Amino acid sequence: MKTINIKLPDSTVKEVPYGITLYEVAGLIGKSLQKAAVAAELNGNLVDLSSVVTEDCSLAIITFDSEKGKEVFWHSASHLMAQAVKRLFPDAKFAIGPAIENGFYYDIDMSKTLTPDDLVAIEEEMKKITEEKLDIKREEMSRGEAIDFFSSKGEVYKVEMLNELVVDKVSLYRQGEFADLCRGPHLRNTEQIKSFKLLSIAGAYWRGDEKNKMLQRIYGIAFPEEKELKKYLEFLEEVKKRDHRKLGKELDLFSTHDDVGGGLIYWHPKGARLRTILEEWWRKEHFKNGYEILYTPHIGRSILWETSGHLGFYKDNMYSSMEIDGNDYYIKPMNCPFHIKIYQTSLHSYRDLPLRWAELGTVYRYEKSGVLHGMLRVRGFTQDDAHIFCTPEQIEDEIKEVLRFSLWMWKTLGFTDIKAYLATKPEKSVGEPQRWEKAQESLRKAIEWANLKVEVDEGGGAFYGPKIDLKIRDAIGREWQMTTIQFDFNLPERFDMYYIGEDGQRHRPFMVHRALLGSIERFVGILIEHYGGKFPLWLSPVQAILINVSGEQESKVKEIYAAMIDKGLRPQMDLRNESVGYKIREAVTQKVPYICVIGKNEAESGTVSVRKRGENNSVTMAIDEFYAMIMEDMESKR
RNA sequence: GCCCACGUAGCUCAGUCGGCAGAGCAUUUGCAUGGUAAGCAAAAGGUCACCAGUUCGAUUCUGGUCGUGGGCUCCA
Repeated sequence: MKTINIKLPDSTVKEVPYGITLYEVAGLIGKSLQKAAVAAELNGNLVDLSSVVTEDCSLAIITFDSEKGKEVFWHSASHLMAQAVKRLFPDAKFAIGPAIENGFYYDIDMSKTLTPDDLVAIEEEMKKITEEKLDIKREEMSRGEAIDFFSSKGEVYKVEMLNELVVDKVSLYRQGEFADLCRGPHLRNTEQIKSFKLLSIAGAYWRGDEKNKMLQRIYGIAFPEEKELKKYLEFLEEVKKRDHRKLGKELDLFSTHDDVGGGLIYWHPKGARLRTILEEWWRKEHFKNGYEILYTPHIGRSILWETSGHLGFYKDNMYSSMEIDGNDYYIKPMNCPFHIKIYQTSLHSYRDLPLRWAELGTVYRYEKSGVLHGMLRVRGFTQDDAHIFCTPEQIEDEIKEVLRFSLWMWKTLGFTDIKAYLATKPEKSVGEPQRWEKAQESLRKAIEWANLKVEVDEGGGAFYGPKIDLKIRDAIGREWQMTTIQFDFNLPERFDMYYIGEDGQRHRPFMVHRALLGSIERFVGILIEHYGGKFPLWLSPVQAILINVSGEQESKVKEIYAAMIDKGLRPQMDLRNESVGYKIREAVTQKVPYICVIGKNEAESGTVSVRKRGENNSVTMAIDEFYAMIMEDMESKR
């Protein structure tokens, strides 16, 4: 019998009979692997397990545990959902149904508008289909045949996609009575999808274009095992619990007032305290790291925005003008033109550079009402902006320095999992190619130097310059784009900026925009979710609540309070005529780091009974010992 | 802006298949002076988002407006 050799990922070679399926090969490697297999990578190509091997090859069995495995699994789950929808609503027409980062969706065009109850019915039908154990089979046909096939079924979206494909041959996957156009690969059988849940219904435009028809999108999630689904649903609960809008209200940090304008943040005393702590720290560190700090106006005349080009390419995001003495003024969507005006108040020598000018600049940008979201998506926000003006010789060090500063800042704030995204020159761009080259080189080198994980988006930069974005991962694994370091070849040209070089000639400076936290509003929103409202002591608006047991200790509590204020700490007293239990409970729900109870015993012995956040017991210690402990937490930024 | 859902006391939410509007917490007052997650009681608190329409009667049904939430697009 003819045999062939298969090379496995661990470099071992397996000899197998000619023409067996990859599913059978998986079985030869191990029974549990066979069971967990969702697809295979054959000579580097992702294929179905039903594929047969007819020549020597390298092979990796893909399971749900890998990114690729999840994609295949969720994609098959979306087909499963589509089949169930088609059974329940025969007039449903399908658009696209891909796997996404967390699960899958399918965009569907149908006469009935779906309700949450329908999702339950669809889930039940999906369950039935998995119990029917339908084989999922790949079929190939010519593009013309496929067009005829889907036309006959009234699948207009599939036909539209087929008409745009440039290939001759397409594949389609069939399970029972259902067939869908798909590149694949897919699971072998519907029974492999053991547990799933349909999560939400949303509107989505066909091809994401608001000129097109709005389709109904169903989002779902699926797993090979029930317990994984349970874990995921618990994760969603955790996300809900940490929602900064919910915590913002519970901890009395901020509010928004749609009656007087959505997307605008009102900082309550505790939120404002947190913001003040952050900003004071931010300023101190900027001075320490070679920056100067600027303040610039909130509005500027139209001529400024014409020169900067914002009235050309950014007008849609700017609010309409206001007339002052017959001139049009615009509220600023960015700080950069103002910083440039300051640059131009004097002639700069190469000896003056680099200039690092930072500003906590509040800007206003128009955002469509539907996208506003708590503090994360607003219409008025404060950028922790800075502009660096430097010579070509300096940019490499400058970029490294910005990156180092940023990474240090994230670490201090409690974020350590960081990834870089480099976006390079797009086809349409301004600025000389050599300058782009030099800028991109400096960005690449800085990333390499910082030893960061990086993803490169070739051609993904803005027309005016390349950039690095940093994405940070929060405590529950979500990624947020925060720091951005962006070159600008446009504004120095438009404003005709220059410095005098060593040669006595005029030279164009390099200009870099950078925001480390992004915006204060958005960052605080993320900080709330990252810590779930349990801020480390140095950021906590209230660090300790002082509780008296009875009226007799009132003066003692006031004395401790005054001493802590004097040390620059942030205590709060609770002298209300309530039970100790009651006051403790409230302090716990407020997530205050330390709860101090002062009763008769403590008052007499000069101690406090300290209960640390997250602990159910309390420790009695000398007052000075407590001060020392809290000062140390403050110092070490824990 | 568009699709779907939602909008009831300061907060969290019941409820009314069309007939005087409900709870818990918070607030105020009284009693209780209390030792580590809610002491007892009373009072007060609402044009049921807004504007029309249908109806003897609308918080409830219909239409519209505004807002919120989940998405689509864009981004800090």
